[in-house]
Amino acid sequence: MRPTVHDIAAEAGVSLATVDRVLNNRPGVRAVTRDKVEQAIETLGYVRDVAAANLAKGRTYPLIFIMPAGDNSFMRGLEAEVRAATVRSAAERTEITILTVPAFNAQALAEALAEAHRRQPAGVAVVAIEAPEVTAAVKRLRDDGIAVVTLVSDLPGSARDHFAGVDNVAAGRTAGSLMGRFLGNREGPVAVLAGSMLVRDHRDRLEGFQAVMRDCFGTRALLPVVEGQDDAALAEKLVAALIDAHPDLAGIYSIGAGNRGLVAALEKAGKAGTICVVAHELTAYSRAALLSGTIDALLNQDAGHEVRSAIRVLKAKADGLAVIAAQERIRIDIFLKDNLPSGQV
Amino acid sequence: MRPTVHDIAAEAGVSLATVDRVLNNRPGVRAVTRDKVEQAIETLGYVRDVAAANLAKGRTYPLIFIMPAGDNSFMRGLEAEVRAATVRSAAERTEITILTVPAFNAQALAEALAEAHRRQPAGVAVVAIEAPEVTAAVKRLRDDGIAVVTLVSDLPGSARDHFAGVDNVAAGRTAGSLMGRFLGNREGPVAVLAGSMLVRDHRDRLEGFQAVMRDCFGTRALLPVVEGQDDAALAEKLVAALIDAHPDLAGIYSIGAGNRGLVAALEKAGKAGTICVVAHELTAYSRAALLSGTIDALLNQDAGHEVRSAIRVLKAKADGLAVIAAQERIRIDIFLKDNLPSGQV
DNA sequence: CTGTTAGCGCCTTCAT
DNA sequence: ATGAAGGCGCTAACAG
Repeated sequence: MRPTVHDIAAEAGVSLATVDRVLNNRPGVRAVTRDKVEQAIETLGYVRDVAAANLAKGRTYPLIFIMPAGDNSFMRGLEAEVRAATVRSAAERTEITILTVPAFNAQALAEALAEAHRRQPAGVAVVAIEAPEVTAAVKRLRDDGIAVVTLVSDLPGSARDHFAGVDNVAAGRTAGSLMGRFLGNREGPVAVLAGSMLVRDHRDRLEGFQAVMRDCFGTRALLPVVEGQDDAALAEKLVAALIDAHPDLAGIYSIGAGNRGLVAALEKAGKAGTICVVAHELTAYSRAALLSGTIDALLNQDAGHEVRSAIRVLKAKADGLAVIAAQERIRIDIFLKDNLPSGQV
Repeated sequence: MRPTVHDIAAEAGVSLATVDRVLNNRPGVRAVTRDKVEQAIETLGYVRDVAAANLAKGRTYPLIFIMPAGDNSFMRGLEAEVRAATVRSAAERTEITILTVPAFNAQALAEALAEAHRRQPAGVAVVAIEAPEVTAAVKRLRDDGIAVVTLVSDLPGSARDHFAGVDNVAAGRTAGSLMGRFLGNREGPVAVLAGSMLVRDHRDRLEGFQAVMRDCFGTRALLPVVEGQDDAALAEKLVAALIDAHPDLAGIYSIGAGNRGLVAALEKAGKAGTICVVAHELTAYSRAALLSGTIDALLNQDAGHEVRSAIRVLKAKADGLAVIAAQERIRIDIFLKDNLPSGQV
């Protein structure tokens, strides 16, 4: 039988309350007494039963998730994962609220953060936009003791506690590697379609992609980046224009969302399967395009993992606990049509 | 505040004990009373607090893991993950024992399963070998109400409750896709180095690989499979012979372990970076080879995920609960040198 | 500074 | 067939 607080109390010759004070390093214990208790903990090899502790505490964690609105499939999937987490709220002692804001609008995001602040949650998860007013709003939350985690897109240099998302520079590098190797010695330039340079994840991916193309496939021409605002209609127009302007276009790297438009443009131009396409995020559309051969490779971040990690970290930070970084790392999944998980999505 | 057993008891006008009987559908409750309680559960929207239930029950789960001995890095990493899980035993109410058996030895494995049976655990996780005596031993465990999960390598057609591992046919297909595309129109045959055709995972990978090479890259010659018994020294000898016999060898697909030997042979022959290599499992050796360019792509199964999933499933099955298949799916990770997680391993 | 006492939500004898 | 009472391991008032 593993030792309990009672055993420690007996071993150390003190009361339960004192043991509890030491365990939760609360004040009001003489150093000598503390030592005795810690000694007992050590010799008995005590480890606290977290479930029992939570039961006794009855603590809950009000959490707020802020994410962009719009028809971006990835973001809607992310929201679905947050909703799935609210279902588990009972077991996890969380109370999750979702706030949606217009995409790529720093002002609106800052206001949502202020609104979240008013509600006094234990923590806030936010899909960030890099802008001074957002950074400032995050700082105010942290100054008030509210934990903040950035989700999917980071806000480096801010006061946020943690970033729950992938290494987007590595993602861009991987995209570059696949593009370069898949193209081999085939002729023609490569285009890049991003969502917006306002968000850090897109900027990071671009940086990684350009670095690999430059360092490893230096002879390949890279066209200037075009920004589709993660909007399918705009993306379609832009890609159609690219195909038109560059009949020998060999590849397209799609950094953000709007893959529906990208695919439509390729198909209408009769270039599906001819131009090598590397894109991001597994959605119903991108899955179909991968299977049909219009998209050659898909880099994905698992929204479910990100949401669950964000919740774990927010709870830990709210309790002032450290997190094990390695355990919270989100991986970049690479999907070819051959290793696509059969599941839904 | 969510409702508790007390609320149900009050609402139904019965005692706590009766509510408990209904909740755990134990006998000794009149149908009318049962109905009243179920009605109350329904109207109050009660969901039981599993943590509290476990605390009260004090139930633990004795589990046995059976895995191959030897210097196979992947298997040692797997064992390390099991050991890591034993550390979490306290919180998870598990008591894990590890049994190691000689690799690729069906007789020894069957005996280990019998030994596990004698110890009467709640569940057994086993890295399987496909053989009648193993299938029979698994059946005896199941017939005795002990949950069985195959780990890494499956035993299809047996009575096992679940397989905690990747879709190895898909893994083989992915390897084929990458090999074919990376080689492009470069000349030369492709060799396959397996561990043993006795284990299902190797057979499945081979099947997937051959299918894609045949269907999508039909002009590429495939050499007959050689078996290295997951042994580095033997693998080195075999690969050296292959290189010798086929000066124009374009690619090698390494299905199993022994990558150390593979890499050594390539380096000694001065073929490192020239022959396209796709291999499995991220270990200290394969990581180094990927970074140096000797290995071009690495398919990986996350041993930690597999072990944790196996434990979750064993506990659930031991309690007679269903598992959510989608949640327990283990993914195939693809690593290029650009998306290698920076961590240890 | 330290100890006593009463729960958290659930399960389990033991009576009735 | 049903109920009362005590306890799982921990925390949180409230006393002293």
